[in-house]
Amino acid sequence: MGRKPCCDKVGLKQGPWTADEDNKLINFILTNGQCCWRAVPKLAGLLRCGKSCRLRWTNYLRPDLKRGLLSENEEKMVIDLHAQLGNRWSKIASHLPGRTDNEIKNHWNTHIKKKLKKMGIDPVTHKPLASIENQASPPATEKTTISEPMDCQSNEINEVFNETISIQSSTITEVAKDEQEDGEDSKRIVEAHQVVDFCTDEVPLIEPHEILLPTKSYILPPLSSSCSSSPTSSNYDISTSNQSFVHEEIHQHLPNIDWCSTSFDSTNYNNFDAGLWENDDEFISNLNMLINDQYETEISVQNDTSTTVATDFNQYSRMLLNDDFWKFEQLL
DNA sequence: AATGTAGTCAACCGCGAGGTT
DNA sequence: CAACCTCGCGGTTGACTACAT
Repeated sequence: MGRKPCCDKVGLKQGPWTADEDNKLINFILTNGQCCWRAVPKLAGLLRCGKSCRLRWTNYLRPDLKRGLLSENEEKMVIDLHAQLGNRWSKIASHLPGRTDNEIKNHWNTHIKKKLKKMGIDPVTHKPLASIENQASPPATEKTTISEPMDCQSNEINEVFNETISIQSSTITEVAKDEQEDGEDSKRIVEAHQVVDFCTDEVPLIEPHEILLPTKSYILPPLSSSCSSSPTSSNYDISTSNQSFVHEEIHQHLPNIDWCSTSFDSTNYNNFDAGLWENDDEFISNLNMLINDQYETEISVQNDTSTTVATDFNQYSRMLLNDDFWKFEQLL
């Protein structure tokens, strides 16, 4: 990407991570848990700086990550929290379990900003654009008045604004008040939203035995599937595939998981004979096998034809580390 | 079919906070 | 208390893809 390296060390790799690198990092953290990031690349045998490893893990490889687009509720929460917290993405992310600051930031810049503008709301101030234009110099400390929109010349905009703000108003008012009082914004927001607090800097280090892994009840999701937001996912329609292996019981325990499923020919490893691991050794072994090189994977698709898919490392790592892949059952 | 443009998102950089020496 | 180190955050970049012309 044409920039000078973030660290002085020469010979460190930059750019997209390969599946092999992912594998090394995963294996290392599975074995040792998270520790001093500076030491990680050396110990894991990676030619990366610690910063890069941390970023890759926290934004992509972490087992508790959700993938895919933000839901409507999540989006509302982001708008809500942004109105109060501004561009404090990590704070915002801490209220959306499984979402990273980077992901939210990207989503904000690419989706939400536009949506708000389309609705006539300034994404920075969260006020109607029309009224902002009519203000010579909008006051900087307007957060506490968000629940009470300013005079608007356009009733239409006002309506849209009110509609949007009504979602937020009680929370924001309360939060803003609280923040002014004692600065404990996040605490109050959590109370207001009644969500589980999840702040990455408060999460304890993950020990290997605490990492959730799929068990034999589940089959590895396909290279790309309907639950993935990846642009490559359109190749498959898994809706008619065998879904019986998805345990109803687990559905009850984990109702929010958007389960992926597909049918695989498990007669050879080229066809994803994966996900049926008896123990973690087998899992690691499969993981190594899966991301060791480039495979051609034949997957049955809806119309009874077969599509041969060449999977490169990045694609594979995405699939492997897709949300559903991890969050099933704890290995004992 | 070729080219241009816009959108998306993983990854990078610089900086500041907080801890340690 | 200063210097140093490590980590995390927010802004930005650029590769890749999808869509338009």
